[in-house]
Amino acid sequence: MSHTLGVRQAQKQKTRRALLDAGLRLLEDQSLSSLGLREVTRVVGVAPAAFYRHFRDMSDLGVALVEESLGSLHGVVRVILAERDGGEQLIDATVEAVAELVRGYPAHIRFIARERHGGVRPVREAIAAELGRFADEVAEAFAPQLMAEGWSLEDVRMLAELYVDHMVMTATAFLEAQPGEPSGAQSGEPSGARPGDPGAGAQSGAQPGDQSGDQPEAQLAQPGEGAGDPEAVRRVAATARRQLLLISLGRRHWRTG
Amino acid sequence: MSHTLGVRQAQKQKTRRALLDAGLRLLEDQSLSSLGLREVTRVVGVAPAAFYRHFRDMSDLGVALVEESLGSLHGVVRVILAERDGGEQLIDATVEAVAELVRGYPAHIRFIARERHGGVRPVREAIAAELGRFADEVAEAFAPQLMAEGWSLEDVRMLAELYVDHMVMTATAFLEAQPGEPSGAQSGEPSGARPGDPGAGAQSGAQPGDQSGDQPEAQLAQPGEGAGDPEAVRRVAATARRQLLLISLGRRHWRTG
DNA sequence: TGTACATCAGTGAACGCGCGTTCACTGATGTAC
DNA sequence: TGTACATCAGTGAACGCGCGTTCACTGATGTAC
Repeated sequence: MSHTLGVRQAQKQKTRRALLDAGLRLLEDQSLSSLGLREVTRVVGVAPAAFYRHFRDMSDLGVALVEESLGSLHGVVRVILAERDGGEQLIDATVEAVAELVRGYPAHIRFIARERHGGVRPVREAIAAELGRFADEVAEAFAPQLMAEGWSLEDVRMLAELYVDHMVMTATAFLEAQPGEPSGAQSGEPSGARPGDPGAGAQSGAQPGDQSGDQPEAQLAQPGEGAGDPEAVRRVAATARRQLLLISLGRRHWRTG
Repeated sequence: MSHTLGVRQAQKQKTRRALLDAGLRLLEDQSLSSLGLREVTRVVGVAPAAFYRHFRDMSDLGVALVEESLGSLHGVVRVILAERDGGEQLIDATVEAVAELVRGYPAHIRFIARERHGGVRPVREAIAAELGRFADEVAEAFAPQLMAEGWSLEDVRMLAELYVDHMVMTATAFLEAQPGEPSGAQSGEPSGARPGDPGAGAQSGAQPGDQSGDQPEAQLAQPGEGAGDPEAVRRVAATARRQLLLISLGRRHWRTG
């Protein structure tokens, strides 16, 4: 079953990864519609024509980056939502998960924020589709409890969208709190890591137990390491928490109050 | 005092306007970082070099568009907030104002949504500054009542930011509900209209009195006119209203329970 | 009002440059026998 | 295991093209007298 890829296939995948990583890196300072094919291949160190062995054009690469950035978030959502009720614990876990995601994969998150309303339609549509599926999952998780309380399906969906939009807002606020380049651009290790790699984004920092990952993991209060202005980061987290608290207050009084 | 501009100055202003309008139009389908100087001057019908008489580069033009798109929103906010209490009337007025803004100036709103996290730093910063000032105004309007109820200044600001972010979200949702080109690109009249022109965006449709504008105005339930999918627009409005209702429920129970 | 000179918005030609795409190719990897 | 052929990821040269920027210029507008 688990046969190794042929040498040829493996080499091809490696080049593809290198193209995606180079693209993602270059997209930290510009948007997709101004990113050049030659720019990407130059960083990777292959001939421009090699690009076409992997992607039809830059927007094709962009769509692949969307899937990579958001496609693996679904499991993460389930983990966060399933194991908690709707109280402050959920809020803390959510904000912490977003913070960790931004800390671990700033380039991916920046890419999504930038291209969500960017100039490349297929990428915009791919992001909208992923976020829509994301909202579906949140709605599905909330539905049992809320509908028992008399909520309509429409209202559940409305609340789910509010949560998702708020999470995206919070993520971009975190991004702005920790500026672009930490210190020396990007070096070797992290360029291969991607959202959905085991353990990333699902932990909530101070939680006991379930430290199941087998690779080193960014810790919460780790200063230096390009964390931007740590005070600003804390302020963003505090604001996000209180906003979620206010929303969940509204939620509790929606039909009853 | 009100001396007419010299013929030369007037002509220069006209070209500048044409450059801004052409830029805005071209930015409906692409982002600023991929918009070319020659592209803009070609649409206007002047030599490429003429561009430099008005802007240092494209990001300079972008910053001018930001000011034009958002700089005049402040008065609008004051009008909406000042004359209503915090109830459903305010919510309806807010959603209607956003809808009207998007209907009247889709290109401006799209530009802001696209470049808010776009690849051109000066433009990003200009947008952030304007939205920050916007949040200041909202906070200022809310402060008296809320602080009398025991809110901290920080919490007032937190709520103001939530409202502003939600308005931006709502605006982009409206945009997505009414697709790009209405019918025949843009024709003569509307290209000169800009947010903040008298009467635009401040009225709330069914409100009596205060019809103070002196030029024709986009009406609420005016079908056709490139309104995209009217059903989708209504759905966006309904969702936005219920989300604001939920937020204002949370607001009412913030300190009291 | 008329004249002489200054200003400056817009011109048009020129420049060097990097772009996306094409193409026949090379040579390592894969496969059939 | 060895041989002959097929596949195909990556090469490197070439192409035509539109880009941003520069420059000396033109001619209408503005100003001083």
